[in-house]
Amino acid sequence: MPTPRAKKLPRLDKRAWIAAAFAELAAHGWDGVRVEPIAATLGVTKGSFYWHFTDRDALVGAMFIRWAEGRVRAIRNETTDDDDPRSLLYRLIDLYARGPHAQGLAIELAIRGLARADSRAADAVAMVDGERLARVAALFAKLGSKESEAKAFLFYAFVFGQSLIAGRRDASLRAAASALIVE
Amino acid sequence: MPTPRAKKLPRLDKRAWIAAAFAELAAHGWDGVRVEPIAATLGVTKGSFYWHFTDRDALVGAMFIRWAEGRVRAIRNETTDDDDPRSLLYRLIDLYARGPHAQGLAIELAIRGLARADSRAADAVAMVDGERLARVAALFAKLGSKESEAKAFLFYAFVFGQSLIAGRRDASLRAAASALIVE
DNA sequence: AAATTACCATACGCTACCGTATGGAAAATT
DNA sequence: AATTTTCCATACGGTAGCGTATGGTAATTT
Repeated sequence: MPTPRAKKLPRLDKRAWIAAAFAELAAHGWDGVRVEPIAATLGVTKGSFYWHFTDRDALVGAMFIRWAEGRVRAIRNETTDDDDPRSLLYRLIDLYARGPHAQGLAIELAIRGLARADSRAADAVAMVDGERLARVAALFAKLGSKESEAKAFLFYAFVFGQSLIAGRRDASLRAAASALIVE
Repeated sequence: MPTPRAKKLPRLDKRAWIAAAFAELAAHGWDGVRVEPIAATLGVTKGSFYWHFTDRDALVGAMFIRWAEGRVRAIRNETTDDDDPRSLLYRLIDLYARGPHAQGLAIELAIRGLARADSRAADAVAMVDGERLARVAALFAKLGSKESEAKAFLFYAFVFGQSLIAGRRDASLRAAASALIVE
């Protein structure tokens, strides 16, 4: 029996491991991010993991860093197009309310759930929150809003809170509430 | 060696187990709610647990039910005093932003984190959300607000979203954002 | 007081996962 | 081509927690 793996033996790197870990995190929470099961889905064994990482905790720490970097980058991309600020705000709300982002939202909530206990997670969310609040505040300021920072805080808190409650079937409620913020 | 336990041997019931499980849930998330460690903190062994519950999953299910009941009861208590609706709304915001409720909030977020995967958790949060939205909407209606339901949705989403972001040091931001909702 | 019942300790087997140790194949380097 | 480096398989020991089985003691009932 020569190769027990798939024929193309992929030769993984840290990125692949982190990506697979995020998929498990989104699907089953932190309980799901275990090295041996992830190795199985990647078609390798733990031998691979412990070459790229010192231990499981190192993987978790790398996930925090990668998540923060990716989020900051995404926010900058989503807010740099010089569109109408108002429509951009509505678009941002829709972005986090819709289905496609469900996986990213689960990851976000999972990381924030650890922020109390893990200082590395707390640092990551602080970095992301700072960037998001600054960007959204700038949008409100461009709209001529006087209390742009408070509005950004309200906007941002609503976006995440809305994702927690109800079964995303309340599209009309969400739309009405959004208008209360933006207008 | 006669009694390996504390001298008063408490004779537990399901309630005690569920309470201890909630304490662990608040402190270490679902990873913390394990039967053997909880038994240790209660000063008993697993033998006690498997007499009161069939298995670990039964404990989790009981936690969902107890949480939903307790939350609905609390909401009714917090909204039945016929005070000024406006000050009551502010008080509700403060209630969930302050330190004392930090433990309850961790529990709330942990349960909502499972709502996607576990239908029992989903039922529990649906029940709580329904009660909360109805009560808060009634308050806004009493204030003469036209879109009381949308305002309740906004209010409720903000309360939870605000607990997720930032390090609760932004009291002024929170106050300003609250005024944007209530006024 | 005797007999039930309620509650728990102890001991056990089992599984899942962690981390290590070592050797070997594939890639890259020289 | 030979060597070094990179990456992974295999095999192992160890721990934590689940669930069961069984017996024992306190509490309750009769």
